[in-house]
Amino acid sequence: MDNKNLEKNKKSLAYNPVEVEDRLYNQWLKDNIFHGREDSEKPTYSVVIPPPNVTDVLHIGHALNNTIQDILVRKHRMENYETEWLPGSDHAGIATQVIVEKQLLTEGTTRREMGREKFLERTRSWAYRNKDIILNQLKKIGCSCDWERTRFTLDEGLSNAVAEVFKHLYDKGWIYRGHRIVNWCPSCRTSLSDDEVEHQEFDSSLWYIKYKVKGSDEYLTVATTRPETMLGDTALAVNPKDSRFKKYVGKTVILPILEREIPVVADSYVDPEFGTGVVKVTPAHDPNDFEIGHRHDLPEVNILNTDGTLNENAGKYKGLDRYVARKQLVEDLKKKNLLEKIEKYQMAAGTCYRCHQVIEPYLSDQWFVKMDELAKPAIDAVNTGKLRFHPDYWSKTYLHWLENVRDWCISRQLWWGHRIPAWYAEDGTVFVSANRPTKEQCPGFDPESLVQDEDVLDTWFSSWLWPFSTFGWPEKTGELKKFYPTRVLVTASEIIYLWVARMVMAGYEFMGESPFSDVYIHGTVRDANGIKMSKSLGNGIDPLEIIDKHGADALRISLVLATPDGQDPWISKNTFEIGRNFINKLYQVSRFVNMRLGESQPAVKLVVKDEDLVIFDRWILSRLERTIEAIDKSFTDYRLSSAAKTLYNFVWDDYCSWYIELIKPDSPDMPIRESSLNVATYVLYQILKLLHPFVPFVTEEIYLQLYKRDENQPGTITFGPWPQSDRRHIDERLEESLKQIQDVVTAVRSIRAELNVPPGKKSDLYIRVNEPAFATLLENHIQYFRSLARVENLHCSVDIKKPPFSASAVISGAEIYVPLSGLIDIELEKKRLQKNLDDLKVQLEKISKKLANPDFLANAPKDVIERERGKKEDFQERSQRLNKNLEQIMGW
RNA sequence: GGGCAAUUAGCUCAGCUGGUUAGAGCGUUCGGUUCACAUCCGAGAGGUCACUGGUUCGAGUCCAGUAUUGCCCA
Repeated sequence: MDNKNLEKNKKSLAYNPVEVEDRLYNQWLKDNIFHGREDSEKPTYSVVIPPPNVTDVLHIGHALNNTIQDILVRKHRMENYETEWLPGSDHAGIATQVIVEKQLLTEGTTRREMGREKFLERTRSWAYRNKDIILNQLKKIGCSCDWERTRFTLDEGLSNAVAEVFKHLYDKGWIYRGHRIVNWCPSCRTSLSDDEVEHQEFDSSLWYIKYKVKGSDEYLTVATTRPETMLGDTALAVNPKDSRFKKYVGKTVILPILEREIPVVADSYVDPEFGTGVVKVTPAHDPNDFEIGHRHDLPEVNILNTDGTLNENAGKYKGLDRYVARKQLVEDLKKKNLLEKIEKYQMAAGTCYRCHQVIEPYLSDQWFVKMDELAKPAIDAVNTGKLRFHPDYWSKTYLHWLENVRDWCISRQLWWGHRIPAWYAEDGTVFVSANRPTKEQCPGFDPESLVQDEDVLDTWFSSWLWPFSTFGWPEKTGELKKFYPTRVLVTASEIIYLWVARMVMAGYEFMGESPFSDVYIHGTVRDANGIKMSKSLGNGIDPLEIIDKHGADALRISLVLATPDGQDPWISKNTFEIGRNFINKLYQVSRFVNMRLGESQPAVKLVVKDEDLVIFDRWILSRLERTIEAIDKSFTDYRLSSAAKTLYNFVWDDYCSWYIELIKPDSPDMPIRESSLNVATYVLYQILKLLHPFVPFVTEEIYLQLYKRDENQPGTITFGPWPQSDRRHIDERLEESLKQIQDVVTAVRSIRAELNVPPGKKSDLYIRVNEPAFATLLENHIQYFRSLARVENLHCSVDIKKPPFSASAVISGAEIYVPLSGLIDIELEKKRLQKNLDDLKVQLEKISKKLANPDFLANAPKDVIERERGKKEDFQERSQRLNKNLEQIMGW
């Protein structure tokens, strides 16, 4: 960069969002414009936020998710809907408890030492301190949430809803207590639902262990991926059809090390192809073995403690961690010659979605929700089109899960959460009630003797009620009536099962209809190398840092522009320059319009008479209408990225690069004609409104600076009205005329640039046109595009001759000559023309071939054939002229 | 193993109902003190639309298969 640029940069006029954004957001809060009124007569548009965890800090994924919601919400607010965007957060049972327990560990204590009440108090104060942090961060990105209705999943009302739902489903027989194999996380020391388990591949081994057949010298060899579980074996099993092992069925084998006698059973579950064809059966530590155990009435031997160490059933391995025990056990087997071999093996194991430790199948008493009946209306909703996914293909994922849904384990061995509303009498009788049952509720028992279940409910058991519990259900409140069902749920694909599907089930069961009609699934943010951003990898980008640097508007529009519809965006720090540049561009053009406006009023309505409009005015209006239509369609299809791109191009190309340049007079001292100034300010106003949902701050700021000059204008752009497309302004022929002018300008610029004409030097322009009308068009408007093409004098007619030593270009319907005596570099011009000619020849060849095909002429629609013929003529004419120009040059 | 998606310029992506001279942004090359903007302006280079077949007068677009990548489920 040279000194001049440095100097200029210092006094840069660039838009500075930092000052603007906080000021405007505070004003919006002060004016309370985001509050949805339940007594409003206006139609409703409501959205509930996917509640972020109290353990979260704002990351780019939140920024994208909430930007999308804000865009939809703000757009509908401008369309005069009574808009409610309900914010809040979620208590995140496991995650929060893990964090607090870690803190306790560093303080040398544990939750059990502390006791339930004290632990909960501690966790509550930590969670409450944190829960507002992320919501405040959402304010930084401009979210127009109704903060008066902020909810937390552990709020009293939401907790009542949870208890009510539990009781309802229990009474219906859809919640039950079962002795089952569950996914156990030894690190979090709780059960997990199937959907909270992530499957991962590990390099592991397959251990071949020999079991001696009782009363013989024979051995049966078993291949296993988890040798330590043999301590809980209660049988071996073979496939009944497997002839190799028929004779062993019914015999007894000796369990190595523990020397326990266990039977050999036949079960068709066993795959003769896997391993040796003999499997060990550990009913307490494998879901399939559990089933086999039931079929053969086998005992269940639990060898694990809740923390993943081995218990007294493990004999001498008692107290060892499962992996330490594995190592020792394998050594012991080796010593006793009971280990046949070890093979390398790729093993898939479940891991905890919170702490990523390998989970253990574990036999315990848990609460479950029966899912099949709940799933039915949720399946129906999609099949009948009452619930739509965007993009639509996600409905397949949703349906596939629901159609194969399994019962949901909802109890968690945690303290932080909604305590299970179940009370046990000494004889095992269960009473379901939020509070200690009254005498009437437990006839024959002393209420004081009842003991409440120690466990809490899965966090999702409260969040699946979110769309209605937040509005006061089970009370029949006015807000519930006004704002349920919500319109759209915006989320990423990861929680379609965990959350979306379950919300739909709950919606139908408790409210009788789907909680939303549309589900908008957006991509998951990845880094510049396509890797998912995550805290543990450290490849994340802090949205607040981006906001500090470029502003929230830049963050928002960049994210939307970079997120392909339905795909994962790849984001790096420079991604945000796109938005920063765009917002600056918008700000600069507004500044220009503002300056040129002087003391006049900007137009908020189109008041100019049609006959006062020049061609460019009518052109930008036509382009505006097309833009509005395209954007409306994009919104209907939930294609926000497309909508943003349409606006980006309209503002930058049509409005700034062409329209504003075309209406600029020759000199800065001359005023812009009044009609154009009116159109320019009117179009800018429409631009601000169309852009407002995407970039609320800068649009509001420009609005206040420019349009609020009129005291009758509302104090904010927030309430629109949203621009309506008006087809009357669309004029195709006009757009074509403009295209011709643009072609001329571009061709002249191209000649000048490629032939190295000094930019400051103006030149004359000769144009030979095919149609006189084209000449008239150009002559009438030369004053507007003179400076764009650096034209001194224009000579234009059907019979212009090429001046000597001029460069030429051929466009549709015209031939352009720029006399350059003394300046022209013949070799360069030759090369240029030759390239143009070559390009054209390729096209001509393609189209000639097409038109020579009788099948094409016989089958293609008439208008297509006509169009192709026209093109061919054009190509032909242009290549002939290029040829002629080229020949001429050769003569120079 | 099953399902879902993707594959278009060096990179990230548009291209919707089959007929476009296949586009944009970034990057790159050349030029620029043009009265809003160097976070800018102008011009250029850059593509066998993953591959193989098929349907069709015509395929980046529709169908089938293959390969590669990603995600989800088991």
